[in-house]
Amino acid sequence: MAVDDTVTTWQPLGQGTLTDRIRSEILRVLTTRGLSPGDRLPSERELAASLRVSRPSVREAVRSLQAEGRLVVRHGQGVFVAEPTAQRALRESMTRLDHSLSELFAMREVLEVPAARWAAQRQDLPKLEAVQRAFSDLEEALQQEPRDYQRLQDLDAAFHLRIVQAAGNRLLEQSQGVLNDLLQTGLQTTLAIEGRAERSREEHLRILTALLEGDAAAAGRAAQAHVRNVRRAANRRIAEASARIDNEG
Amino acid sequence: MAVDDTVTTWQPLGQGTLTDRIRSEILRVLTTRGLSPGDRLPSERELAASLRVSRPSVREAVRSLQAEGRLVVRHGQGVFVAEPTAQRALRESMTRLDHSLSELFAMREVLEVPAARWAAQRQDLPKLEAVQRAFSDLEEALQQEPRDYQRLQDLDAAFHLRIVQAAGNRLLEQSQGVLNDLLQTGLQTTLAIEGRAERSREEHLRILTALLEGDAAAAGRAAQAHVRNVRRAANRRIAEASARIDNEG
DNA sequence: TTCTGGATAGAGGTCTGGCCACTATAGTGC
DNA sequence: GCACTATAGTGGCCAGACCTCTATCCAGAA
Repeated sequence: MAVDDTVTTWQPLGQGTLTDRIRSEILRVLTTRGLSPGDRLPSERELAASLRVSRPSVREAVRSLQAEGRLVVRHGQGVFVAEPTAQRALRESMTRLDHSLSELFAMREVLEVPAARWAAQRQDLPKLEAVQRAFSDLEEALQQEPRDYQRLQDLDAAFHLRIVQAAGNRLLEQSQGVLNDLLQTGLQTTLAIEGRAERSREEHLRILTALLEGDAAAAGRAAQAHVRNVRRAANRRIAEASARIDNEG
Repeated sequence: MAVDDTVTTWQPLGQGTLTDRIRSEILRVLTTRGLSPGDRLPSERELAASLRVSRPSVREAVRSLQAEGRLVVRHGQGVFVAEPTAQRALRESMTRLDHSLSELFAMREVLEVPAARWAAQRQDLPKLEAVQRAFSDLEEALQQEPRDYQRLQDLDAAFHLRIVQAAGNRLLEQSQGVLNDLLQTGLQTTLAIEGRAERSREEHLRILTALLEGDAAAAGRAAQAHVRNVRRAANRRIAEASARIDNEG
């Protein structure tokens, strides 16, 4: 017999189902030929003919891209490249639909309060120094004008992540990581609210101090207070936004 | 001309394309019948027949739900309810590393104590009845001889899962689900330990009573005590096992 | 000229019915 | 007891047909 003729040896065509390959081919053309939002794609029949596949397969691929907000299909007209804003709105509505804000913040409290307590107890000095560095970075970024709120949000998340890392429970750390992602994608930063950044700094400092002093109870209390304040700020921001919409409408 | 015949005036029929209507029908069934991740849907042919539509239309609807991450399609097996993205991310990051027992149980305490408190506060009666049913199932299985410890472990996990479901935080529920799986795969049940099953039953009863009475503090305390007792039992079991190995080796 | 209405071309929407490929499982044979 | 082999049920893919919708053009009416 011949040598090992496993799949890995030669796989000329892309892998996966045909529909998936059509998907990526459409995406490739989209990026390669630099089609912009609003541009029309070839008709389903043309696509099927030029890709040498059946129309149902093309339709399934288009459907899935439509569900992701990358394409828009208009009956009687054709298939078009979607507006990126529509794509973003779709993603946000999906993530926000899945987890309401109150659930996210409740979860944050569940994770961060014990994390602070344990971090204070363990006194893992290298990890605590990392927390301190994260605090310094945040403070430094806070004093720069104009403020880069995207960067501030990242640094804020990093500060809290350092704390769970100092808590020494990898499960807790992973959970916090996922939660951070959800919060970042589904929520604008609250640090842009007037005066919030300064108060947030004080609350962070209080947590940090308790950690360094090894006062577990105080660390837990400070973390809890911080989460609740951020939640309040987020709620206020949302209330203001909806009020603005009411006025403008 | 007639009066203002805008689109908003009358639109009696179900709106949207057929595929879109199939989509929402599938989603409706998903939520209404409370299907959980991993559950199988009827086959494409069955769905098409019962909805009185063609299979291609069903396939397109399924494709789009798949693209949104709500369904998973497996060739030769069927269509299944997907895990929420957050849960999937958690599982992927958590199953990578092996975790020490203490981490697992610490995490369990972090999740289950607030879950019990919230469940007692919310008083979501249907969900609390589900907790009670889970308790009854567990009790019933406990009285059968010989004991089926695999089944007991499943029912035990189900009991705790019902509690987080009654707590009304989906993120908490998803985290607990992942944690349950980790515990089940990585740890033999402690219920086989002499007398442990009976004591576990008492602890469960104490949690259940507090839930039904709406006593959040007591529910939290009972949950905490239970987790700590299970942890102790697990540690003892491991100590005995290693001692036996020492003797035999 | 301006407007209306019908005809038309080409797009997506849907269906029928068939065949192939994959997966699990119940038997079958060793 | 174990490996192997049907087999049934699943999704994957196809061809070809017909329907509905949209935009456009153009002839005829106002």
